[in-house]
Amino acid sequence: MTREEISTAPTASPRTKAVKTSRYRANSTTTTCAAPIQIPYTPRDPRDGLAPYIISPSAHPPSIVLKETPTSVFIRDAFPKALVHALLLPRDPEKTMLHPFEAFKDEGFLAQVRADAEELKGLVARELRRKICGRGTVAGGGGVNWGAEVRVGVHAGPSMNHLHVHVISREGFSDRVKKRVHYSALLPHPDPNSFNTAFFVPLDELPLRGDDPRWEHHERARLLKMDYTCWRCGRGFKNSFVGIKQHIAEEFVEWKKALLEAEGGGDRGAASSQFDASSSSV
Amino acid sequence: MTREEISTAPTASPRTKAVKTSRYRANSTTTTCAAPIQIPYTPRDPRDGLAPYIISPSAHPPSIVLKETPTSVFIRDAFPKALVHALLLPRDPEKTMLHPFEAFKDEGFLAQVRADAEELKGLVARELRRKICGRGTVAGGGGVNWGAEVRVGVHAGPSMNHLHVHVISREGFSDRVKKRVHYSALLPHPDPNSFNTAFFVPLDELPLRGDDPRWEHHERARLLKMDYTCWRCGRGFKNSFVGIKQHIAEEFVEWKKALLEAEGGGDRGAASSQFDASSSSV
DNA sequence: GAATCATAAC
DNA sequence: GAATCATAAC
Repeated sequence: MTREEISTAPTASPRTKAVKTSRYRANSTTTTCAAPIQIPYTPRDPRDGLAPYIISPSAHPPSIVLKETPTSVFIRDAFPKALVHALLLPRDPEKTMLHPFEAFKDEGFLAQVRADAEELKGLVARELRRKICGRGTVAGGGGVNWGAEVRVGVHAGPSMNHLHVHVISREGFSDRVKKRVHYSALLPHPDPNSFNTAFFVPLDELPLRGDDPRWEHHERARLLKMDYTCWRCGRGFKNSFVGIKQHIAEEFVEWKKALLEAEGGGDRGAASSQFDASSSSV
Repeated sequence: MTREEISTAPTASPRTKAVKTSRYRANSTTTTCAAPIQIPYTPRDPRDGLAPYIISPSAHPPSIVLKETPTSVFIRDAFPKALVHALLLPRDPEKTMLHPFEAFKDEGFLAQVRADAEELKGLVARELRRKICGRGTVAGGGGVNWGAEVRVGVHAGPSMNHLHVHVISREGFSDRVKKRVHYSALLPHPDPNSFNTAFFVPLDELPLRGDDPRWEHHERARLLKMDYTCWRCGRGFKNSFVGIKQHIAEEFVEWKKALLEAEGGGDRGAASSQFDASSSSV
């Protein structure tokens, strides 16, 4: 959120752009040796925390790096903001330091990332199904389109320096959701007057139109401060973080239940928990 | 935690003490009419939030006020710091504004509160069993001493003005546990060198000896800043709130499982939740 | 970005 | 006491 405003002017060639952008920091340690991938990266800077996965995916355990493709690295988000939350990291060193709105002006690049994102979306959808229905084979199951429960997109104002695409289950239930921006950045803002006005920008809505207000820092800041609304029922919670958080927990239970029933299977009552029961006698 | 240090000097008679103590505030609205119970109470002061339950228990729904006895009111804690968390509010107007260490110098009063606390402990233990084992009758159940999972005591430095005793399940798992003092105030500090050095003081350890360091504000402040340790396994977490919080969540699962098994019954797999599964494939 | 700590205003 | 907001230091 503290990243500087990016220019909306047409960019120079990607290679020169990477060093001209405000996102290229003076103290970055661009290596000049023949390393496989050269990207700006300051090891101690937490905003550069995604770089190691791009530079050397194989240095990380498979529990974190889910897969490498020729063009992308798939990882788990270290602080998942939903039941399943993965990131797609494009490997292209010409793109990795660009703001997503800039990077995805390149329609060829966008098409490639979309293809990779489809693959990651499949993995995330499968994991989501497993978490909700359990590992067992579901006799007569398959009634749910699990991909429809997964959102794919970028933040209008990313806080991590390297280009990444979120692939995340849409319920937003996680104990890592601790403050306003965590909801604001991931949940859509139902707004009858303006369809696209959300901080989370689906990959399908890119490239962003030149006149989209989200090019402006001011509009992005505004989106992060809007009243909370529930992604599922649209109910509003004004400025109450505790209120929306409690409600999201309740919707989580209902959402799981509905999916489990719709799937037509499930094992061992995986989604039930007595702890969630609302009534009690003491 | 911001309450002033209380005097350790012998108190005057209880009736005069109530107005001499530093806890009696100048703007309190002690009623002078023939109201059933007269206690200092400023309606808008959040630290006086327990007073309404003492003054008029019947004005509150049974979901909040669990029971009245001639000497106490039992309520649910509005911000439970564990699976089950109730409060015992002594009704005696001569005691309600005293610090618990002062109030429980009176051994007759202490004996009465202990008797009431035993009753509330039974209710809490029953509710705990229900939450972990479910509502159904448990064939062959009864292997667990549920009362042993419930702690009864006071805070060395209460933040609410009216005398109250916590009756709380000991696992400390709740989404209302959000900061250091929430753990520090409720979890014991396993300390091989000093048995009683905890901010939570069991009713069984009262009256406090005159030389107990917890009479001093300095010692109470120290207890709230000690490193985190797990109530169940004793593992230490230094100053990491997130670390202890995550661990407590894991111990919660194990604790439930162990109790459910020990009870020798349980229904509908009440304590299981696929969401708690540790491994995953994406 | 996470996490600890401090601070109004209730 | 809860809750929102702001702020270092990583």
